[in-house]
Amino acid sequence: MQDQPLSINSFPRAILHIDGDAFFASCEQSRDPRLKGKPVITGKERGIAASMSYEAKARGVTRAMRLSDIKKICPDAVFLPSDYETYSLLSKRFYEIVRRYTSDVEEYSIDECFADITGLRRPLRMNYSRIAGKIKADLDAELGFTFSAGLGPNKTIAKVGSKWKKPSGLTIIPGYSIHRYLAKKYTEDIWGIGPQTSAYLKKEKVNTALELARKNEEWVREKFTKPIQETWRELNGQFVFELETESKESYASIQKVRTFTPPSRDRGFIFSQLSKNIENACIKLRRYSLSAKSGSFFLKLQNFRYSGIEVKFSRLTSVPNDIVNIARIHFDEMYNSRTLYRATGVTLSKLEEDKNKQLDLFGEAVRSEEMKRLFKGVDEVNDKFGKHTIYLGSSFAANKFSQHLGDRGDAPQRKNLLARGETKRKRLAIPMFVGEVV
DNA sequence: TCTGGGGTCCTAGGACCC
DNA sequence: TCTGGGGTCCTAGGACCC
Repeated sequence: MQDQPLSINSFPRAILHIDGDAFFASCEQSRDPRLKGKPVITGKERGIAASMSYEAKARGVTRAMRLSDIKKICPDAVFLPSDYETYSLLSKRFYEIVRRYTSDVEEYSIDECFADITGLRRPLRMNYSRIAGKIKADLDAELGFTFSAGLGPNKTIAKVGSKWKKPSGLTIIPGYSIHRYLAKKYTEDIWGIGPQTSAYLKKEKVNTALELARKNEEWVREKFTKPIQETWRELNGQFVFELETESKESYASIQKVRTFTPPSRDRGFIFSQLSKNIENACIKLRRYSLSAKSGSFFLKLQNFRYSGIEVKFSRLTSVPNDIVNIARIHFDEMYNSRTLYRATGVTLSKLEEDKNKQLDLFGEAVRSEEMKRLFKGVDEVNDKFGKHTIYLGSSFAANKFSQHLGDRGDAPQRKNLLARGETKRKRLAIPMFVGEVV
């Protein structure tokens, strides 16, 4: 194949993608400098590695590796439970630093963002490469760990860049050199191309990303739907995927799933797990002032299949008791006492903002408003004293279980993140029985 | 990635209507 | 009772992302 540029105009748009290196582990090292240079692994509460520092990676630790196996290859590993409050806090600082350069920032995930720096060369008196380098340098210095960045004419190519060299890489890919990078990438390494598409491409004798980019448009239109067609255009240097710079105010659905080990067939225990998931989903609903009109409940079997049901609610609600009671009615439609289950989950959908809620002031809606006020109070107490200080009686068994495991997921913030003058409070947990048949 | 948790978007196909 | 054509809305499920 001839070596030919895919695009002449190098940066019609200058899109930067930035990715925190080993983000969770790095946050831990940044907060506690004594951990620097050590193999740090998060995910202790689940017994498998969620994120590991580069020191740990160098020793052969990989994602989802069991802690018992890690100890064998890396006896001095430091295991920590995930602490999302800290990670979110550092994530916010990460976005803030990038926003000093441009407001066109998409908060793509807790450890990644896109920034559109098109047109900043003149005002900043620097070329794009220098600007990208400056942003990265600010992040590294102010957050105390490194970031990898990629600059390209669109999001897809910027992502190729940020993955190109890790950790602490900065890769600039102008339009005229896209093809050199794509020649060295398999299709499945490209953002938006997953295992299914890549397997299909292999059958079509398309292996590298460059081979895909070189296919003609009719071929791509004929074989693929919109998402891959758009990715194909980006591989060819076009700007297709806009940045979503509006911060997320709402959700289309909210899901809560929890796996428990060992698996269980105990009806009461499994139901309480589901109840706790419902409670958590409702906390999130209320935080965003949303109510749900429908939902699905499901149990995850040992073989990873699901057994579930979908229910349309008779009215919008964000009150867990309502939903727990609905789940209770339908529970036996998905539960079988002879089957072992490993997880439960709930998805709330058809979400609407609370102001749209109908105001029929007779009957149930009144009670519902009262419940809403009650749970507003519950939210306040839980904010103050730690999540699940007050919780539904139906979740009792699940809460006991997680305490027994030493789960820190629900614990209040760790001490060095507390505001000045604040002290750590002793945890107390109060089950609450409101209008429930337990 | 022998399997954790939380999302989004897209398309095909059915229901229903004129 | 039979037979067209066309539009909209909704849902389920697939695929993908971190």
